[in-house]
Order: sequence, then structure tokens, then C-alpha cells
Amino acid sequence: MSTPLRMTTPLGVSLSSDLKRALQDNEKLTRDVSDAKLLKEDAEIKLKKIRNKLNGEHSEKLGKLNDKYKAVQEELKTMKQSSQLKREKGVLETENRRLETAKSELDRQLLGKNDELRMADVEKVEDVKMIRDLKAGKRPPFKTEFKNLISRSEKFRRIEIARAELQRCGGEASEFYCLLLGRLSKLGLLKWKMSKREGLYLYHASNLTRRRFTKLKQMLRGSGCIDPLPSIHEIKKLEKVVGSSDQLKVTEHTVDGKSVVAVHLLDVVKMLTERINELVANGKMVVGDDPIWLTILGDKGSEEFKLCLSIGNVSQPNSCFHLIPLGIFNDDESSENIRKYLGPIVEQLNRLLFLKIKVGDKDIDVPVEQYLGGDMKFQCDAIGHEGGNSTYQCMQCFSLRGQSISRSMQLKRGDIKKTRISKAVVNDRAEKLEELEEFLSGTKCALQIVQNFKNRQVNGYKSPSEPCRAAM
DNA sequence: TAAGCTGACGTGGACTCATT
DNA sequence: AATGAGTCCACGTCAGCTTA
Repeated sequence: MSTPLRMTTPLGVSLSSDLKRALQDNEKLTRDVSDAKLLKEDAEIKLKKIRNKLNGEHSEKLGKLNDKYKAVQEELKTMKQSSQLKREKGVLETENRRLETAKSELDRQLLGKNDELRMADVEKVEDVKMIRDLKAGKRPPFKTEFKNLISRSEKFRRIEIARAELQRCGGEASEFYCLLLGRLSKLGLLKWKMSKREGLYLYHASNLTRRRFTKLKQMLRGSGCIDPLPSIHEIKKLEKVVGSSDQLKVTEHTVDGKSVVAVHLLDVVKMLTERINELVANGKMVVGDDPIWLTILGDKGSEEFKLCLSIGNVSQPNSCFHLIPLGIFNDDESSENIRKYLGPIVEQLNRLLFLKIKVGDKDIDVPVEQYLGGDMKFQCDAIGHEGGNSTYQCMQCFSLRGQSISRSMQLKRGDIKKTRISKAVVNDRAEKLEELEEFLSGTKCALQIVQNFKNRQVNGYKSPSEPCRAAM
């Protein structure tokens, strides 16, 4: 509250009218100021009220705005989330469609598999039944065996049935057909693979080298063909066996300044037994009541004389697979040279009466019969005969060398010229016979020849031209 | 012209490694 | 264990070239 300004003169002196007015004005002004202050205070109060009021309104509006802003934000957010969800939804729908397609495909496959399994079950039962029937030895469902079929079309029909059945079992898998061939080979129904020994023969007969042999196998496989050849490792292993120094012996001789090399088998019985066992195991030879027939063959070709054994109990005795080389030397073919260079072979052959052959799980003694083969020159050499131009020209009898057929004899084919034999000739033959027997002592086949001579001597020898049946 | 040299090539044997 | 493929090395052969 303002205090009115009051002015008095110090000494009680009266103031002039102007001053009085001035004082009055001053008082008035003071009152005005006071009023103004009151107004100001009122105004401030009013302003404050207005401000408060405005602040309140503003806050309210701000709040509302904020709320609205938040609401908009929320809405925006919701909208964003919604569009993302929409996108996600689209992706999910695509995925769903894909999965449904896959599911339907899987369902389809499953159905197929189920059908196959059902069929397989049926087929399995049929297979088991078929195998059981086969094991029981029941007849196949065909009236005529294939080997008895004549009609070409019927043969192909049968083949087509088999083809279809095979394809049902093996499909397109080439492995199946390879394994099948192996099985057929094991059963002896189809031979498509060479034995190791056959491979060895092919390898050397074809003059192949290691590299060429390998190349041949590579090309066979590369072209998709079946490779019937054994591996080069097997060839190498077999070479060590058949060419081993354990089995062969090489001797060197000098004859009249000429070098002679001879090779002979060390153990004839061992080689022969192994070969026959192999033939039996491969079904090429059957050991039964018959003895083992062996033919001794010899021949000179080129510069060398070769001696070998042929096994007669096989379908093809002259096949290289059934020949056993006994010896070879590069000198003249003669009795002396055979005994000189291949003496151990001759001795072993003379002792060869039985062979131990494996039949099943047992080793049984099979008797051996030896025969003399080869050309006439070799046969003469083998029994010590001088040859066709000798005085006693026949290896079987003691007939004298035949006369040349002259025009005066007028002989026709088939005619037998009777000859009377003198007592001197008979005695001469008997001496020769003893010499021959002594010379060939121990040789089984030769002894058989001597026995034949004796029989003829005892039973009477009608004619030297009587056909002499070879004992070999 | 014959002998010697050289490089390319083929070969066998030994060996390793991966696969069956 | 058997097999196949590959590598390495020593050796033999042969054609082409050089040299005495």
C-alpha cells in the first residue's frame, strides 16, 4: 500500500498556490500510481488467470494432439504391420501351395509305392514258390525243353519270356546282368570268362605284351563289352608257376662244336596231376571207370624237337589246353638224342602207372594207359626202330622190306601178297625180338609191342602182310 | 661306307595306392 | 585279399645322324 506524499515547510512558512497545486498534483499522481499499481496487480492477476487458462487449454489441446499423434502412430504402425503381414501372408500362401503340390505328388508316389510293394509281396511269394518248385525238381512250365525246340520263332518266344522275366528282376541295372552272367558261369551254364590258364595261353599265343594286354582290357571295358580276360596279375602269377625253375630244367650241351640247349619238365606226375585236377574241377574231364589215356607225342619243327603228353579223356585231346609239354631241344630227332637230352622224362614216363586224382574230397588212384603217337619218324625213334627204310621195316612185326611194285606183279588195291617165311627168318626175328626187349626194358608201351610179337609168334604168323594193328 | 652316337619308343618288373 | 590303374626305372631296339 502506497503512503500519500505530504510536504510541509520547515519554519511554518506558507507555500505558494503553485506549490499547493503541485503538491495536489503530486498527491493525485501518487494516487494514480497507486491506482495504476492496483490495476497492474489486477491485470497481472487477470493475466495470470488468462495464462493459466491458456496454459490449461494449451495443455489440453497438446494432450489431445499428443493423443491424436499417438493414435495416428498406432494406426500407422498397425498399417505397417498389416502390410508386412499381408506380404508374409502372400509368401506363406505361395509356400503352402507349393507344399500342397509336393504333398499331392508324394501322395501319388506313395500310392505307386504301395502298389509296387503289394505287387512285390505277391511276386515274392511267387518267387519263393518258383524257387521251391525248382529245388524240388519240378518240371518247368514249358512242355518242351529249349534244346529240343526246332522252331526258330518258338525259340525267340522263349527268349522273350526270359528277357521279360529278367528285366522284371533286374530292371535297367547293368550290374544285375553282370552278376547274372557270373552266376551262370559258376553254374556252368554259360562260359564267358577265361580261366587263368586260358588267359595265359591267349596272352602268349597272341604275342601280347603287358602293356598291350592291359590296353586290350581297357578297350574292352571302355567299349562296354564284357572282359573275358583274367587280370594281368593272374597271368604274371601263373607265369611264375608254369615257367618256374622249380618245374623246368635247362641243360646245355656242346655236340660237334654246336651248342644244344634242352629244357625238360622236372616232375611229370606233379604237372599231370595238377592239370587233370584242374580239368576235373572245370568239368572238362570226368574220372570214372576208364583209366587215364595218355598219348606221347613228339615232332621236330623248325630247329627244335618237342615232346609232349596229350590227355585223351577229353573231347578235344589235341587242344593246346590238354597238351603238357615235356621237353624241347635243338638237335636232331633220334632215339639217342631223346634219351640223352630228355632222359629224366623217359624214366618218369616208364614209371608212370597210376595217378592220384582228386574226386570230391578223396584222392583216388587212377590207372594210366600210355600210347605212342606222333609221326612215324617219332614212333620209330621212340621204340628204337631204324625206320621205314630198314631191313625189318615194320615196327610191329619182322617182315622184310617190301618189294617195289613192278609192272609184272599186276597188283590191285586190296590184294594181299602171300609170302612164305623161312625158318632162318623166324630165328632171326626171335633174336631181334630179344634185343628189342632188352633195349626197351621198362617202357610200358614198348613192352606191349613186344608182347604182341610174342603172341603172334605163338599163335602163328600167317603173313607179314597181315594188317598189323597198332598197339598204340 | 661302316662304325659309333643319340634320342625316341617299347617293354618288363617292381612298386604304390585306391577300390572292391 | 584281389584287382585295377598308374608310376618309375633299367634295358633293348631302331631309325636317323655324324664321323672317321
